[in-house]
Amino acid sequence: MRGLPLADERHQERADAARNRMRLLEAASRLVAERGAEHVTMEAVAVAASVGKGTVFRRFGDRVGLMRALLDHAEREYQETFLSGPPPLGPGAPAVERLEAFGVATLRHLMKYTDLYLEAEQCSKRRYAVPARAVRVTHVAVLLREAGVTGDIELLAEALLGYLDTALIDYLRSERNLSAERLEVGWVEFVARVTRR
Amino acid sequence: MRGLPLADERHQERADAARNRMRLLEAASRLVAERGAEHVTMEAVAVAASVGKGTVFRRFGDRVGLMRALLDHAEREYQETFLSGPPPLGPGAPAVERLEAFGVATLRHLMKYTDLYLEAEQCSKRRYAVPARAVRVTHVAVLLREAGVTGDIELLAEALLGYLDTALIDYLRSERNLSAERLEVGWVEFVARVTRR
DNA sequence: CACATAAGCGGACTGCGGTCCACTTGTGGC
DNA sequence: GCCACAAGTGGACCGCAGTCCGCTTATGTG
Repeated sequence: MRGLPLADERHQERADAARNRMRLLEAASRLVAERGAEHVTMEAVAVAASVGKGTVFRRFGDRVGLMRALLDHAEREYQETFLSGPPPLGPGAPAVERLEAFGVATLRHLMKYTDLYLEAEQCSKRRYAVPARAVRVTHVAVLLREAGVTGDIELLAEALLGYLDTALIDYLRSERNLSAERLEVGWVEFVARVTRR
Repeated sequence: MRGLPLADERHQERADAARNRMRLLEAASRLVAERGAEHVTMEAVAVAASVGKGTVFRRFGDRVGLMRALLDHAEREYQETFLSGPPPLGPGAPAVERLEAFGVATLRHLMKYTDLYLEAEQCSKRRYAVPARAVRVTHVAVLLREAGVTGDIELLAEALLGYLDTALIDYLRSERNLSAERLEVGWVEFVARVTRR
């Protein structure tokens, strides 16, 4: 059980290691762009980056870790929009409006990176116990409280986030042919129902 | 793209095939009982049933199919309780009460077969496009309508079902240490909020 | 600059899910 | 009972995720 060397652990990472991380991320993102995330094998990434297969796993732990790393940048930007960006997404607007905007923004964000998210959420167990999700749950919980909602806020936040699941959204869109608009309106309605006092 | 020979397709299944299906299901359920679903390999099942590996796949399509087949009996019983069983779960009680009972029953059902469901829902894509889920969504939608809820019922039903996701429940219980009672109360509260007019 | 050593590397290897296909066998028609 | 043939079988085989471990190299210390 050794710690995975993460990019932001500042206690130094050897220069060659850092270089390989960059090469791998570049190679991976290129391959994902040209064949789609699900058709990219770990070995292909290794080869494209002129690096041994073991190195890929050493740097990113596993396939899911690599996909997450690819999403990292976009995820950060997205998080900033609702944590510290301008209203109505960021602080400043009334809680319910922020909640509405949050869902819509999340839907768009997920739809933009669907295949990467699907790959990054592969394994049932690890879909939930993940920082990105924790951030969203907390955010929703805070807004619910701010909106004066009473009861088991923590659980209610989890329930709301159920609507914003990548695989669900993808299924509703591609299997059931629901439009993005309908999903967005659905979220706003949903929030209205839940926050209604 | 050929049709998978399902147990209930009455247009005959050869005697030996039926026998092998039984042997496989027995072997699989024994192995799952003794080592847990996640430690059962397809090959082990084949060996335990004294059958070739190819036969396992021919009968059940893939690992997910086998797990679903194992769940089939329990799933049917569970479905019957809310489709045609006695109130408040079955028909006869007011819609909102049935909805509350449905969630509680579902939580208990999922908690009872957690590891099997986790295996059976492995792949993101196929978690949603599945008969069992469709039945639940429809049921919830019908009850919502009956309860006089207006708006995009279909979508609202999907949103409610997000709460009843095996992996979510498992995460909340084992990772966040929420008690079964709290989850059940949470459902009832959630339903109350959503159906409140 | 030389050295010690921890960090990194890479590719052979393992295990598993899933496919393939040449061979066997049950079945319904005669 | 026999025959034709669709249905079924099984195990060799494939591709990929992930591990292992002996070798290499960057680094900071004297």
